[in-house]
Amino acid sequence: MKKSRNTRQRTVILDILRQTRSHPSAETIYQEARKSLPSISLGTVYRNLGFLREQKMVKEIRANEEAGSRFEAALPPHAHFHCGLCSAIHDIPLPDALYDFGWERSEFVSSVTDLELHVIGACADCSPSSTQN
Amino acid sequence: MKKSRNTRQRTVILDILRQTRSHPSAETIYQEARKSLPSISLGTVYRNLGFLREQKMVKEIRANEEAGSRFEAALPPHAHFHCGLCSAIHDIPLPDALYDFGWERSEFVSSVTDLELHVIGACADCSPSSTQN
DNA sequence: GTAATTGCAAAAGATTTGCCCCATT
DNA sequence: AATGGGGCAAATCTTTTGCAATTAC
Repeated sequence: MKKSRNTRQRTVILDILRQTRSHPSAETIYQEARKSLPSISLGTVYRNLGFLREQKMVKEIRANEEAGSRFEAALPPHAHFHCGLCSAIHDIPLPDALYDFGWERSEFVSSVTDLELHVIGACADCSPSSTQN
Repeated sequence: MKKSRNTRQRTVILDILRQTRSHPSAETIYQEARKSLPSISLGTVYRNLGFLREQKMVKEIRANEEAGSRFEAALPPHAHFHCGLCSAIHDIPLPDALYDFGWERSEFVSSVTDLELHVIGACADCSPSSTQN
């Protein structure tokens, strides 16, 4: 394992991700980090997100139809719900059955290491009809 | 519905996607298209991919850990298997159960329009062990 | 003829990288 | 003090866009 240092920048970035469920973009994390470290640079944010991703402490999410990536602190397996209207991403349960589905039955598949499920639709906030009036 | 013309460029691009299962990138489609239309430009490829995506004739796939998008001609619903070693993408079955899972039970989810499942792992070609020596 | 579409090149956006300085260990 | 990491800016990469010329209808 490679040596690493606990810099304030790295700590702040990881804390931001651990304290939110908003799946922020690198730019959003940067803006948030500037509140406590005004001189942090966007490059540092990217470098740390890359590092933390390698350490499996952070996950990168490539949202449907969106330009950049979004990030979240590592959590137990879950799926993502993407609202096509407001672009919000919410964590939702990942059906256990997907793990035992037997993907290896497909001729191309030798082994499976990860599953990513994106459910796209409209979120409650964007569909006011759900709760009457 | 908006007017559109059947240009040779558009036809060639759609044909390329319909004749392959390799989920090519825009750049790859461009290189392939140049074989029959040497003067086609990359911008035209992007513009047509965008148009065909709006018409739901083409789907854009944002692969895990990869820079750009990849594309495929519209087909019945299926999932994608991504080989983490060679970056190949293969079509695999999408469990029917995912449609009836009842996503709307999640408080954030109002309605669902699409599902995207990515299974990540090693493909048969990259794991020679499967078929001995 | 007319308007959609192309080719080209410039622009935009997101992410990465080189370099030199600074701070953690 | 050694060196991993930061800041800054330039570089890359992918995708988009403005515009004049072209072409499908």
